[in-house]
Formats: sequence, C-alpha cells, structure tokens
Amino acid sequence: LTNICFGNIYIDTNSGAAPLPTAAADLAAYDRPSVAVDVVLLTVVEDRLAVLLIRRPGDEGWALPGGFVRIDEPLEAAVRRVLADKAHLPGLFLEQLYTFGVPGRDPRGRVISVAYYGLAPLERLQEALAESADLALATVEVAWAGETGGPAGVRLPDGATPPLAFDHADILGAAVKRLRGKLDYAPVGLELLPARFPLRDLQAVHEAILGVRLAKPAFRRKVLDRGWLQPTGLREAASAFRPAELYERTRKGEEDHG
Amino acid sequence: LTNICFGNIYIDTNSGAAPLPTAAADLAAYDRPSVAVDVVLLTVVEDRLAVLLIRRPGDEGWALPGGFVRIDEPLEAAVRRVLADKAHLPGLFLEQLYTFGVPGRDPRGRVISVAYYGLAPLERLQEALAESADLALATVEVAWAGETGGPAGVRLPDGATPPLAFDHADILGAAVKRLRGKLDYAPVGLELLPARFPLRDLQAVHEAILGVRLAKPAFRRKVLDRGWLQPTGLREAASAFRPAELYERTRKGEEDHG
DNA sequence: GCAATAGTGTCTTTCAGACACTATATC
DNA sequence: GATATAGTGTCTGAAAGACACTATTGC
Repeated sequence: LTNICFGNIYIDTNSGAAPLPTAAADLAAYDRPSVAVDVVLLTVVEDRLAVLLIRRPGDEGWALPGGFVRIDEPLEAAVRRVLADKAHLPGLFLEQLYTFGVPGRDPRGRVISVAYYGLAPLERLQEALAESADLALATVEVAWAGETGGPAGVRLPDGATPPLAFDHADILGAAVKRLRGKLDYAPVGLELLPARFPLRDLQAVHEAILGVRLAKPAFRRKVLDRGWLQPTGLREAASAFRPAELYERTRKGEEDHG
Repeated sequence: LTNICFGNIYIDTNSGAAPLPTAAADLAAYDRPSVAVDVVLLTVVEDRLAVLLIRRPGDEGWALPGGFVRIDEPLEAAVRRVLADKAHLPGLFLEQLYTFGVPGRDPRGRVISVAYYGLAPLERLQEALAESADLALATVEVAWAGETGGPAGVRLPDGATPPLAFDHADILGAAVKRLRGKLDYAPVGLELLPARFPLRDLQAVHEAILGVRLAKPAFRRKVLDRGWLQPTGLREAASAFRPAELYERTRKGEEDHG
C-alpha cells in the first residue's frame, strides 16, 4: 500500500516529491480517456427478447446505440439524450449496468463506456423504428442458461446473425444476466408491458427473458404475492374464447425498483 | 429517437450535416471528463465490518482510497495500482460496483469515478496500516436493514464519526448493499478469512456484514450445502475448551464468484 | 465431574413445482 | 354443447428457522 491516493488526487508516496495541491487545474495534468455511454434497450417481440440496434454506416455492421458524455452532463442524461427520450420515451426504465474500460475495446482510442440497459414495451418503440431505416430490433440469442453469464448474439428480422461491434456482445450478455437476476425480486417485467395487461402476457415476458417455460399456477401465485399488481376489474377485448382480466401496477409496484 | 449515435460516434440526425467519419482524431473533438477509480476495501475487525480510509492532507477529512486512471490502463489495474497490490495484496478479491458521474460530485471539476470494492482478511492489511499513519480502518455504520440501500457512515477507532469526502458515503453504502446481496449465493465471506478457519468465524463474518444474528444450525447447513467448503481434518489451536475443526475452500468455492 | 463451546437431530412452517380440476367466454 | 383459454385447489418435496440435544476438550 505504498501508492495511495486520497480523494482522487494521486500521490506517489514512494517519491520524495511533495503531494500535488488539490487545485482544479491539476485535473488537466493527466491524459484523459473518452467517456461514452452505450445502451441496451430491450423489449419483447412475439414472445422473444429483442434489442434495439443501429446500423454503422461505414462497415454496414450493427452496434448498440451509444454516444459520448458531455462535459457537464450526468451519465443517465447522456443515455436519455442518445435515445432522445424527451420526444419519444419519457419515463423509460433505465439502470446502470457496468463500465467497460479495457484499453483495446475501441480501435479508435481509449474509450471507457458506461453501459446502461433500458426496458420499453414494443408499442413505445414502433414510431422511432418507423422513422429510421438504420434502426432495427433483433432478437437476443443467449447460449447460456440461468445466470451463468457470457456474451449474447443477435438475430435480425431477415434471419441474419451478424456479430456486434466492439465488445457489444459482452454488454448485451451482461444486460440479459442482470435482467434475469432482477426478475424475481423487482417488478421489471412490468416495464415491458402496457399499463394494463393480462397475467398471461406478464408470464410470456418472464419466459422470454429467462428462456424457459414456467408453470402457470406457480407464476400467478408468486407474482400476485409480491404485491406489485392489482386487478382492474376490466377484461381484455373479447377474443375467440374467455377473455382474461387486466391487471395494473400498484403503488408498491411503482416503488420496488430495488 | 432523433439523436442517435452508432458505435460511440455521435450523430445529430436532426441536422443536415453528414455523419462524422470514424477516425481516431475525432475523439479529441470533445471535452473529456477525468476518470478515476475509488475503492471500498472491506475487512472484519472484532466481528464488525470495517473499511480502509485515507486521511486527506488539506482538511484533515477522510476519504476512500482512489486515483486517476492512466490512459492505457485497465480499470481494475488502476485499482490495484492505487492499492499497490503487487507488493502487499496479490490475489485481492476485487469487483466493480458502480460508476458515479454526477457533474457536481467533485468540486474540482468533472470527475467520473468507477467504484470498486475489495475484500481482504485483517491480517493482510496489518502491515500496510503499520506503515502509514494516514491510513485507518473505520467500522462501517449502516442505518438501514437488509438490502434497502442508502449511504453509510464510519466510526474511527477513537470513536469519532467524521463525514466522508465527496459522495463516498454513497459509495460505501452501495458496497455494503452489494455485499449483503452476494453473501447467499457467492462465497464472498471466505475472502475475509484466512485459508483455514472454523465455521464459527465464517458465521461471525456473515453476521458482521448482514448486521443480524444468525442461527448456528441453519447457518452450518446452508454454507455446507453450497459446496464451497471442505473439512481439513485439522483443529484450531487448543483453547480453553473443545477446539473447532478447520475448513478450507473447495475447488467449487474458487470458481463460484458469480 | 464441570464449564463452555462444537456440532447434530428433529419438528414445524413456508414456499416452489406439478398436476388436476373448475370457470367462462365465443361459436 | 364444443372448444379453448382463464383461473384455482391441493399434494408433495425442498429448504429455512427454532429448539433441544449430544459430543468433546481443558481443567
């Protein structure tokens, strides 16, 4: 423990030099990496987990949406700016995932990326997708079970499975792992559904995220015991057969974002 | 979704300008924040959770150890350098916690800090503590139960409870929350003990982290069922009464760092 | 034998999974 | 009434907490 810093000011306790004064100007004395945010925006399409990708103009490859953090901008604000939330995605669920900082991860230079993941029901993304041909929703392909972890691939609507740019496969895998872990103790599944929904749809969301089939009675008991949901008394639009009751988020379901 | 970036290169899709080329020189076009690491190095002292603090020379306050990330240095390497691990703490358990990036968190300028937490048994820290009068182990004071979360305070050996610098109380609180959550499904408690230890000591470590008393039979069953431990056949040094058997980490206990 | 801690057996309660069953809508 | 899905009751086995008990060591 001979190379200790205090309050982010570096001091070499091995050298005889005096400690650097804690002036703002000293921050300029170091070469600084670039800081970016990348966002894994997940949704569920046809009972499968899907992720928003953007085409990279140069090489026609695909990447997660991302951008540099401005000098006076909070990290989460940078993510929302990248997604232009104010126009189209207010109240989007967003959570910091992990910070990727291996020096070689971006061939253009030292870029440290703070990865976030976001959740939105498909309806919220449709408009944006229709606006831009450079955006796509690709289904997420996970080769590992449970919370083992590891990289994840994508499959585009045309069936292609292109590699993701940089270390974005690792970022995507980390998002799926985190989401699987939170599903049991936080109401994250609700973020992928409209305000009112039948329990069947919530079960389908859980199955899409976990990649397994769940038993209906156990699922209903568990999710209702959590206290995140309440029945509305409303029924879904009449289908061929018995329509299901619609549920909505409770007060507790708003708060338990653990 | 009108302000989209790809692969970390920012594009304003609202303007008519052509996208920026993906050249390395473009990274210089943005004001860059400084990037630091801060580390919450936790240990257990007299059955209480404790954290390594360093005195700040200017105002006599206390802070978590930290320092700036060098331009070609991985984040975790920066943490190990700050702790000068090669000399004193090889193999230290270290895990990324969260990245704190609110613009006002450091009065000297925009500093984004990637927080890590580390775990080490007290014996591993004694030598370093003896070397420097600017280091101290303070017990961690947590006002919340379970995994609620929130800031955490410290109490120095002399009984003082100074405020921590910057947002370090939040960082410390996040470390305790993470550790409490991992205790049940990862062998993190072992990181705070020597290679061989009686089960009583492991239970004391869990109690210190969780801030609650645990029942002995349930604790033994649970921890042995995990498969992280095996008996050595050895006994602790003869005490006044019956000596306990010493356990050690199994192969599985080495790997399950999930 | 006594003191004090190590370590175990067992009961109960809780909860997740499996399965079978009933209910209700359209046609 | 047929059909297909909504929704529930119940059994079972695994795991956690509570408690009482036995075991072993130095003195």
